[in-house]
Amino acid sequence: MGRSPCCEQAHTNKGAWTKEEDQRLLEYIRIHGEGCWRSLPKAAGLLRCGKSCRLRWINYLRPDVKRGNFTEEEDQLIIKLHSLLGNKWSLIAARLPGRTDNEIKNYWNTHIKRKLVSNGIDPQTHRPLNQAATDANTVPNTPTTELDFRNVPRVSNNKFTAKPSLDFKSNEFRIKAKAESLEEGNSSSSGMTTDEEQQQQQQQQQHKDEYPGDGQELNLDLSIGISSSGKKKKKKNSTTGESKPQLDYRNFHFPGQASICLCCQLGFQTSEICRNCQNTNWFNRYC
DNA sequence: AATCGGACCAACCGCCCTACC
DNA sequence: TGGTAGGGCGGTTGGTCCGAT
Repeated sequence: MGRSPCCEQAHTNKGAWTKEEDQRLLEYIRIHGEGCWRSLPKAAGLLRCGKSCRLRWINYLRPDVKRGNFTEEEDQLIIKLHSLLGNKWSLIAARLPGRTDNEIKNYWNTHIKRKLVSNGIDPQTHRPLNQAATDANTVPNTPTTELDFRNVPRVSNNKFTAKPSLDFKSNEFRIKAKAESLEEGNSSSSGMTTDEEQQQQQQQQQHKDEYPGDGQELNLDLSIGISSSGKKKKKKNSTTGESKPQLDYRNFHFPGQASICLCCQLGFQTSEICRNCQNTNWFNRYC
């Protein structure tokens, strides 16, 4: 059952890395470069699993790893990206130079989550907590399907709507997300009571506090290509056994906006040349 | 000074995807 | 076309630190 271990578990060290191990790994990668993690430990004289070496290198030893506290700007960017991408830590990390997915994940779980909760925001849905609770009670418990829109990362709160659609002809799953200007006074036409209006205004104020850069119109037209490969499997939750739909983010593209990266679209880059656009990861493919 | 509990974070685990044969 | 190795990802665990009592 299952895969065989990636290495001989009986002869590998576990736990914290020693300085000597770090030194060996650094020295080996300095000479031979990254890659072939499975064979690396033996070649480098390390009693470690290849995966462990990779993690150590990526999360700690890599020279471009930025250490230290997160700035307020980084905080806001993480929150924003999480509202768009969900727990896709590697994707979020790709937008924060020098930060690793593990670091961001830890920071989210220990700091930002609590901060959002204290501000009355549901960290998973990015909507006001009371509303998230209401939604949780009203959403029918339908079986999970290949394209379960409930599991698509939500695009922020009630003023930030996501409209998923499936185009079978083009084999594309499209999310149209539009952030309406919070400055527009449009609640009066909704037929809400005064109390509801006040509540919504409070929520909007919370949203402003949470997303200071959200005053402007933001129009995302994200397309996610569905892999045509028959080999693609649905990810199973290890505890519940529930399947989750897999979105192929590498096929994300931004119709009509192909020359701007997501970061720039969101207005987080103020310099003429976005630093992130210089990266070579897939997310910047269209930059 | 000792103990306890919460916060933090490095590291591990299990699963999945993709390239390759 | 199917099997497998290698690499990557998200979730979880466990050790350490530090402040409160």
